[in-house]
Amino acid sequence: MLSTGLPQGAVPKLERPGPLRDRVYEALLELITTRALQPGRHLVESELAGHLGVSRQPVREALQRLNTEGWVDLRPAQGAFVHEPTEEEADQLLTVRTLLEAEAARLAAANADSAGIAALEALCAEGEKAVDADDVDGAVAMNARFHAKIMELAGNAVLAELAAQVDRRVRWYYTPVARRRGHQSWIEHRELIAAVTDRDEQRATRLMREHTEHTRRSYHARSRV
Amino acid sequence: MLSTGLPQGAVPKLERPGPLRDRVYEALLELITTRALQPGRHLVESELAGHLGVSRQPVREALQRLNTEGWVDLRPAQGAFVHEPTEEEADQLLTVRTLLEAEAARLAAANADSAGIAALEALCAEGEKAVDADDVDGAVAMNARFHAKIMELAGNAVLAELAAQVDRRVRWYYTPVARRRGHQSWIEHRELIAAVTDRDEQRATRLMREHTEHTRRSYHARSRV
DNA sequence: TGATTGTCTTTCGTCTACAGTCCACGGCGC
DNA sequence: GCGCCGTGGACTGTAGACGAAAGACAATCA
Repeated sequence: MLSTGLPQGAVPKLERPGPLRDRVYEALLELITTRALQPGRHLVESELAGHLGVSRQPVREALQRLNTEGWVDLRPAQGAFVHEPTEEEADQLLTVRTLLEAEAARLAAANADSAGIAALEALCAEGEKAVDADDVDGAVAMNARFHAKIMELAGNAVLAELAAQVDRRVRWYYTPVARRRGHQSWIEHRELIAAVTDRDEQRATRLMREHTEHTRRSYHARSRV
Repeated sequence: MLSTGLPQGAVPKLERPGPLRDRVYEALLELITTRALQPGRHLVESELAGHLGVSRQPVREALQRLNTEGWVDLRPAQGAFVHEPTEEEADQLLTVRTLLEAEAARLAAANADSAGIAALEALCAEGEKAVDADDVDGAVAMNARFHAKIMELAGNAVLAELAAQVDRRVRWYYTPVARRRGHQSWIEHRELIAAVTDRDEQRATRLMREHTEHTRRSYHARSRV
């Protein structure tokens, strides 16, 4: 038997770095979302390739994916430019985000089981703890995980994928403005959990819609300095 | 002078076909949506390249774009396979489609001007004419243009882009089943136009939701043979 | 006879090279 | 001084080539 001669649990599994293009994609997305690459900047393939230690080809493929997802604009025969967000576009993204999140809340209310609800409450508790500790980064992270969990409970993969993309871009647009709604946001999360527990689809939809609209208003209030 | 040696009117060279990858993308998408390439089929890069008369590179880029949009599955170190739709996924797509279309109807009701409404009525008239003439292809085309016009009147580019992708895939999933709801569909369109004219957002939302739900049911009824 | 292993083919992933295109800069004429 | 044209450089678009991983098949050994 083979298993006798092998250390059973500790097979290190041969970490495969995966396709280069994916790593380049994530690296570039990280650079864009962190504003290391500013909007409007010209991205030169050979430059990025040299900087990342790879050839131009994976860089090209990553850029094209970023293009289809709206992170960069690919002007023909000229190259890639980091997308420049406009007020109008940001507003449209927020509209769509509200829509998708509200539907997710409705589906979550329809489908969630007790385990899922328990998970939501656990995330909520952690989020409140982070807020109490003035851990802004932690609170933001828990907020994202909370919404992701709602999405997961909704059980609609298509919806989840669209929402993930929209969410990421919304966050990018509004990261320059500091955001911390603190306690109020988590109070609304608690109310949402209650609605989900009661399987009240309409109330869950309404609460999530109001919740994201609150966030939208607070974003707008801060972005118009 | 150079011009004397040239055939004066026949300089065909001005038409720029645009990047090759885009043409390959559209060609492949056409082949997939028309079922010339069946779901599950293994797409070999060099084969496609040879068939289309280009190099592998544009084919690769087109395949990756098709991958991010959900038309093909790209298995690492193995290649591209035409995505195989499942019942569950189709249902999720229909849910999202209903959501996006209903929101578009709401926004159209809020924003549409008289010119837009006139355009809708014109499209509706043409659609009814096609139905009366038993022109199924024409009716389907007019239906698509009607919904696209609603989307345009909504004035939300982000929403429109998402809806376009979802719509295309929904149509792909359900093209094997013959679809013709005929007159009833256009009656509902008329009702929707009335709601938009009255600027009644709630009624427009409800009508569009019911409309796409009807379509969904008729799809389901036919697909479960 | 069955499983295992070695090899072999196919295909992808990546790199390098070349041609085409666009932009900027400088010279020239007006 | 101002505008237009030609030229140079830089970058992208495309093609072709090489190395590597995965699957298939046959030969070998228990």
